[in-house]
Amino acid sequence: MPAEVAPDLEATPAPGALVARVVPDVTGLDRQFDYLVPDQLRARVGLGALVRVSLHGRRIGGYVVGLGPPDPTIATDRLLPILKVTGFGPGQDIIDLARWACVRWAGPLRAFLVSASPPGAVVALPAPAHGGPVPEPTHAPTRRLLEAGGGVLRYPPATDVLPVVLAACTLGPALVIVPSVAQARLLGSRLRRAGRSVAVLPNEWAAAAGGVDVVIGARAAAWAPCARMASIVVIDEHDQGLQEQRQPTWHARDVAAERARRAGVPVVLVSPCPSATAVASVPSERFVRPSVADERAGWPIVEIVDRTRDEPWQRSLATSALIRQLRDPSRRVVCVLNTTGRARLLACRSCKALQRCEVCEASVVQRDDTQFECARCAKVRPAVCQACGAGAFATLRIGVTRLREELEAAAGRPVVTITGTESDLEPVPDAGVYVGTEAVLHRVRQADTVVFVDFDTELLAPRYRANEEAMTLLARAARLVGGRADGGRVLVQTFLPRHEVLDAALHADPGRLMTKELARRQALGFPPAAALAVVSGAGAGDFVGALAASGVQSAATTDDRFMLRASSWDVLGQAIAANPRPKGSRLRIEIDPPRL
DNA sequence: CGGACAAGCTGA
DNA sequence: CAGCTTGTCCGG
Repeated sequence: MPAEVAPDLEATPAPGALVARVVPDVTGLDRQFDYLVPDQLRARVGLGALVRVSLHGRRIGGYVVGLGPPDPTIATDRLLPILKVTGFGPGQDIIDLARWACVRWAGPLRAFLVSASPPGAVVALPAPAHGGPVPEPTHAPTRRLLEAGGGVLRYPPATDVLPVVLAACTLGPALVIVPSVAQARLLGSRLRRAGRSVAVLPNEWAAAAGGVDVVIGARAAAWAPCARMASIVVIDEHDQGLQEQRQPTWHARDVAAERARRAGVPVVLVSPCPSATAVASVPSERFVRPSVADERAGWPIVEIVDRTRDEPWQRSLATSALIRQLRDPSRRVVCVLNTTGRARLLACRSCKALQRCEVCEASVVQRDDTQFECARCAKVRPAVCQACGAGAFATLRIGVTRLREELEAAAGRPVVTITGTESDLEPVPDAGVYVGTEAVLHRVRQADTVVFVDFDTELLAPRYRANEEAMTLLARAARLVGGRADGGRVLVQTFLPRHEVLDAALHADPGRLMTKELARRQALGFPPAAALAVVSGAGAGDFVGALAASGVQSAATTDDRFMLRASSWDVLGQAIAANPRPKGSRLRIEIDPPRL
């Protein structure tokens, strides 16, 4: 090319050219690429802008995570221009938080940026909108925690959390995280009625970035913009809905805590039964619990049905205590039967094929995670769909169906089945008695009695968090039936009547469980006393072997999975991030997997 | 991820 | 050797 030819402005950057580092919005491509910022787009390409670029010949979306002069190691004539600015995206603070989360949960940056982005293009931010001053007096325990720099607030299940959020509002804009979008909408509209300006995530991302009194949403709200954020409140901190179940398995509580620390604002974790993680994260003076009287009033009466002695016919799930509740027509009764672990009838999640025995065609029973067993002829086969080869199955609740018939006969009134298979949007039919899996506790709004038909599947679940999760179920039931003043009653049928979870619920004091639980976690090396991860997939063995040098213990489990244990999440995350992945490996790394 | 391209297999 | 599958590499 003759030197006299005028350089192509896009291909040969002038001195002072601006280059954007872009994370492509493409799954499975955990890399960043540099692009030229054309002069006419300079004003609109800020950190966090969502842009369109050309990569490998195709037009893709991307996140601007860095801006600066050209990188001298990359030939400038290779740089392509940013093609278009789509709109606003996560700001500098959130990008930095996402970089931290990449190490903490061993995930690609893109996964976190997606959670932090608006659902549609945001081309302009609205002006800040604020309500009038918060009327005093506000919730004293919350104020005390906020002034102490944040902490854990134990709050009885049948108690309204609105005063907690309003108290946080007195400091300035509050970011509020709840376990579900439905709860966010509900609490959001109540806050509006209380005179606060509110942005409910994910839809009102732009308003949140513009500035409101309260930004509220489900777990992804941990990544939401919140202009001039003055505090973070996590409601029902114990709820499993706050952890992402796909990888990376980040937890909104932990993201919120780190975000608050970086922003220098207090975070308040609110729960009727705070998790071991929450309790261990604060010194005792920043753990606030209600008075014994208030806490007792906020829990319903818990009645233990001791199946080892109360019934001569111990096999039946319909105990006389349960039948008494069913036969009282003034009471709305919700019966919970969790069949997790031993499903009676299974269908493939991908192709919906019912899983049958290859020999006699009877339905198969799930024996464990890897094997099916024929209910008729006991023939065993791997837990793989015989129609399409997939390995994930939906449990069709024949157990619940049969229980429904049994209870209906005993109750003398209609009994409605609720399981997790229906859509959440479908209205729940009005009935006096419901029976279902755990989903019934989420779908029925109010009840007089909740019966855990067989609570031992929860108490004996082979997961290190089983106790915590069992307590969570009791708290949810308590919310359904209200406090003891409202006549709320929770019936628990069990062969373990002295179990410490039941003891804590009986005394309306979750602390009785947590003291023992923390000691046990310490002794056994489970979180929060240690950090755990599970690594699987091709190359997992090689990868795990190289980690031993950086203070991470590993142990092979069944199949090709490995369990990692380190002294802290930091040590674990740093070691995984620093350890090169064997080439050709397809690792699946789950940090503190929800079901371990 | 998804396309480009190379190496490997098959059939006439 | 065309036509197809399978695997590996790479993107600014």
